Amino acid sequence: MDNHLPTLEDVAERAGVSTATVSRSLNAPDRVSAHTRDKVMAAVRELGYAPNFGAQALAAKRTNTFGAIIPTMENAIFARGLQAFQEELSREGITLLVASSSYSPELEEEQMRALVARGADALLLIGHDRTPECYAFLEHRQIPHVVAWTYDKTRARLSIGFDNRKAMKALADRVLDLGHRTIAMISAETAGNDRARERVEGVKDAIEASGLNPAALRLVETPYAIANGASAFEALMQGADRPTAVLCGNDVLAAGALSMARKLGIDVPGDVSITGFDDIEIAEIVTPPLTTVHVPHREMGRGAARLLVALRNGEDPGPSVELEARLEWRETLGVVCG
Amino acid sequence: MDNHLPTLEDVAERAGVSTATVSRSLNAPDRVSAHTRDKVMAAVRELGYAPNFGAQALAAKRTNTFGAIIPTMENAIFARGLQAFQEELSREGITLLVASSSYSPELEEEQMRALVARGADALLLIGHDRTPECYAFLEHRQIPHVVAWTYDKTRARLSIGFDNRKAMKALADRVLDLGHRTIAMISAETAGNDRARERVEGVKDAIEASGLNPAALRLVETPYAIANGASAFEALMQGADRPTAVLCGNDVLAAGALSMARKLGIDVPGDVSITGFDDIEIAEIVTPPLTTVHVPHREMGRGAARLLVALRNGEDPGPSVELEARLEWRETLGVVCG
DNA sequence: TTGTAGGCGTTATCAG
DNA sequence: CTGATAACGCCTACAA
Repeated sequence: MDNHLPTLEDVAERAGVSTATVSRSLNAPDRVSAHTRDKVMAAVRELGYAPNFGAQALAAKRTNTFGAIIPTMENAIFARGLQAFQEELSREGITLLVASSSYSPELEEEQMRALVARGADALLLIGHDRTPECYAFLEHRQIPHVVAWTYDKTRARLSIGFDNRKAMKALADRVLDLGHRTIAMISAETAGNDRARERVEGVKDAIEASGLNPAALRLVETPYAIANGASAFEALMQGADRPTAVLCGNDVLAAGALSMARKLGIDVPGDVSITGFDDIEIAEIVTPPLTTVHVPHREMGRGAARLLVALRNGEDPGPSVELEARLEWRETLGVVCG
Repeated sequence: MDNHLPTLEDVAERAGVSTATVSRSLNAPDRVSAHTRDKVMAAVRELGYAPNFGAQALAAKRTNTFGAIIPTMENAIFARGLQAFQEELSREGITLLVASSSYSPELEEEQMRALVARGADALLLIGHDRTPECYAFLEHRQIPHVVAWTYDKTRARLSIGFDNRKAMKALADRVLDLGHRTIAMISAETAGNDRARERVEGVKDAIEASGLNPAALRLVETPYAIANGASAFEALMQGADRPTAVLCGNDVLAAGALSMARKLGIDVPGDVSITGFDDIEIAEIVTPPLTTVHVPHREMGRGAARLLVALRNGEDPGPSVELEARLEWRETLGVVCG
């Protein structure tokens, strides 16, 4: 059996009109008389017609597909924001393609090319750090794009997010207020990750503002994983001069630290305070619930979608938008012990 | 500036050959002389040429793109499997498009159409339950597809996964062995979700096998979310005849139950045992660590990719494959109290 | 081994 | 409001 899928022409023939009219009925219904439109739609339904994407893309030079490149799909940091992004896009009839760069700059470029080759009209990017090649590619192909998960007024590129440094400083201020003086930080790797870097700077800002020496901050960098948070915490607790507070660059590392504390019989926040960042789901269900920085995931996703749609449509998206991240006070942060 | 992207023709001109030769150099290098190929490749590089996806798809009737429709991106159940799926595909030069149906049958059909319209050559589907329209569409368009996350020998459709019912029965057997007699279950909604349903049946199987009445199982169904697991657990603990064991259909619900137990001052597993299913990351970091069923996520993803590639290539993928899910013994399951 | 030319299914321009 | 018709960029017989 010759499985010939119905084409525009088949529909046109069946409806007794031209292919142009069918196309218009589908894409610009108001430019066609109601009567004709009904005839066409009926034919479409009877034939089970669906447009051929390749042909459509070829002719229209537009795919109605956006791409997003996120550092990882393996945990939930980007999930909620992405969900909101996608919901907003689907409202516009746009399909979302997602690719993961696994926190690798080289891979990011590759994924970028893949998405664009697949016809992505616009891209959602996470953070400002990426290779010059990536930016050159975006420039060269004139790909509309927006940077999310960070807001940095010093950068010209269109972005939507929050000020990671400021948010982390606010948290650290609070920690210092509580009397903590020996502070450690477990951060995601800062190379190629401006968000992680900004958070570290935020902690240093707070330390400095309180009159202490920021160089005294004990900092350990480790890749993004629960197990790594655990071993980093263990290492930190090894030394003689134990910190009374361990600030983590994100909730995943904090969850690892917390589980290690439990394993070591260290009471949180009795013996040591632990904080996270992001406020993803695990922050709530961990024991005790994690004090962290709440990030406006959904708002960010939705806003990014709107900016990108405007860009793609050649409209003025307006300036970058700064969202607020706020302290989510739960139970792992307490006054300094002893 | 007229941003004209280089086309095959531009490359051909530059290399001093025909477009056909350029195309061949790219897609079938061995059908071209080494000398010519080098010339062409040089031109490709100099011009920064990249094929136009739409045109390619239109002409070749193949996109080298597979699609996956998962019920949700909001939590990690499918993340690990999908990651493995995608890694295997990229080894074959295939790009993965992911769409989420939000556990809605209607949306699934829509996403299916979108992915196929976008040129997906083949689809990864989760579970057997879906509307007749979905299956009709797959049949009609002859879309290669494979069902994952479940194995059911009674179904003809190609699938890869584990026997949800058997796995859950094994867990429940263990619970009964431990002396539990008043058992409750918190399940994801079973309508349109064969995996959830099978898990419930598995528990009933075990109860029946132990000589008790499966109708006595106290069952509460609720959508997939931590908060729902918590409130379901609270409701269950309300009544007079408290269960001594609460089996949850997945780790997310179990995590919710666990956190509620803590809030209510109910000791786990001292007062009541709680179990999960899936063995996602949170199962390990929750307090106490969750006894659950370990699912072979990566193996499933990789296997699904291989089946699908074979199908798409017109090769014989062989029969459906059954993987093993095994009990992951941790701390939330104990002998019956009192 | 290489080139020629027709066709893939839509959109968009321009008359009517 | 509708209908021809020319792109769109690439692939692939078929011929040379």
